[in-house]
Amino acid sequence: MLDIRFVREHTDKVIEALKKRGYPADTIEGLLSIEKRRRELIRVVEEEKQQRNRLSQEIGRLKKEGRDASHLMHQARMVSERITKKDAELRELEESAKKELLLIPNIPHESVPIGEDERENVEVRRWGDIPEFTFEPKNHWDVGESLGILDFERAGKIAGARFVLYKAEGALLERALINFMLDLHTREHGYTEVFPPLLVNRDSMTGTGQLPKFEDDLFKVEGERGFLLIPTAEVPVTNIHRDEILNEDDLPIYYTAYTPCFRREAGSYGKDTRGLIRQHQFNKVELVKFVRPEDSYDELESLTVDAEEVLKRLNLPYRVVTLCTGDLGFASAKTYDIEVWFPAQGRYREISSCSNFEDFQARRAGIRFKRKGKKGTEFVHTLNGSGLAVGRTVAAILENFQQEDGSVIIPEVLRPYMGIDKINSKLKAQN
RNA sequence: GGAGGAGUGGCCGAGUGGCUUAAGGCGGCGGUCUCGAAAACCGCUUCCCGAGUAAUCGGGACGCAGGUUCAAAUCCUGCCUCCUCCGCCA
Repeated sequence: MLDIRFVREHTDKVIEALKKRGYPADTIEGLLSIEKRRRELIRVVEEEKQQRNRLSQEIGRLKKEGRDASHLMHQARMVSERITKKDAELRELEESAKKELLLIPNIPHESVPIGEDERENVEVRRWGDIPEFTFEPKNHWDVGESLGILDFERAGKIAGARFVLYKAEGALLERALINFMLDLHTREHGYTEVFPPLLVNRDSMTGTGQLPKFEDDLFKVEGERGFLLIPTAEVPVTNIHRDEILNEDDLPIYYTAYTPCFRREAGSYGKDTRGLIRQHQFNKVELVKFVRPEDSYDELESLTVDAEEVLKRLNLPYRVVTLCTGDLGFASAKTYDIEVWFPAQGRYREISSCSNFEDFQARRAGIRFKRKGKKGTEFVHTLNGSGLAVGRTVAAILENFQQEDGSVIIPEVLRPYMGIDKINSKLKAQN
């Protein structure tokens, strides 16, 4: 959420920034006219409240002295009635201003390249050697199915399309990756592990920006409580500190969380219909930071490096791209995508998305901090990134480390977690 | 699911309609004292909104949402959360 004061004081800047995202500017004008009426009404209603307070005080004094106050009481009732009416009007204005404000995306950072869509994202670096194959590399789902470690057919029977059943070494690989990632981030990168609720309320979804705009992307649980399944651990973990005032000394706060994630994937029919890339349920290890505003861009760099380190240790080739203004997520001011190499597709594909939201989420969620020796509060900056999406990491391992005989070599760092160095058909699970 | 009890500033805690401008304490910050520290003493210390360059002024917030009243932390209704006991349960 943008600061309404910033919007009215720097209107041109806001409109220009949003234009870069392809966001229509006319809603800003509507918002500002509501805001203008809101402030006028506040002035009027507060004057009347002051009058009511004075009258009430006077009534109290007269009554204590045992004198008649009915004349003043009548007068006060009239004022109160006016206040009730205007307060309701004011509440309506505030609600519609908030409603508009919640739908306006964040302003891109000045370093973000201007562009329309993902074709104009800018590559910033590459790491690792793209593997050369003496045979035609197979898709990860073919590798997985013939090893008997991924079963899409039965998952379809159990749940439906876009689900997978991991079996034997497949399930083991998934679990090993989760543990490896969490261990790396907690032991070497200084993150605190948390395991949050997977169902959240609407306030939490609004705090991080999924609501009200992206309701269609979310799974809902039937019932009067209105729970929503998390599409990412970003939601529950960022909301850990919702409506809190932190001390400057508490910052920065780093959390890492493994959670399953649930996404409707509405509107992506026909995209990645096979394989692990786009599932309704997938595992992810997430990194979340709460930092001081002046540190947030350095923190974005180190967050991205922390996520990249997972791929380096797994020896998976990747590149990092800066998302252009047109491809930037709703809440983000700047995002780096990390893309891992998929040999069968012959291209890099997203495996992590690392974003600085500046104070956009903090303002929605009321996450503030107090500076030492200073009055008042400021919003923290929040960041998060995948470190990494686990299913896609499995897919990348299966594709990059597949052998001609159909087996898959396990990256060395995972061997202590798995107790094997290779998945091959001899170990193939029972069918 | 049933029966009770409770939610007040960073924390503890007083407050049953107007002497509350939310007491008092703890913690924190600054000062006096001291070689330095502790102790003691003095002062400052919730947040949000509006107006103002500012000092400041005004309004609002006592779990949340309504209501009664000239006036609500206080009374009424609904909801949420936590605690205790009973029942059920991985």
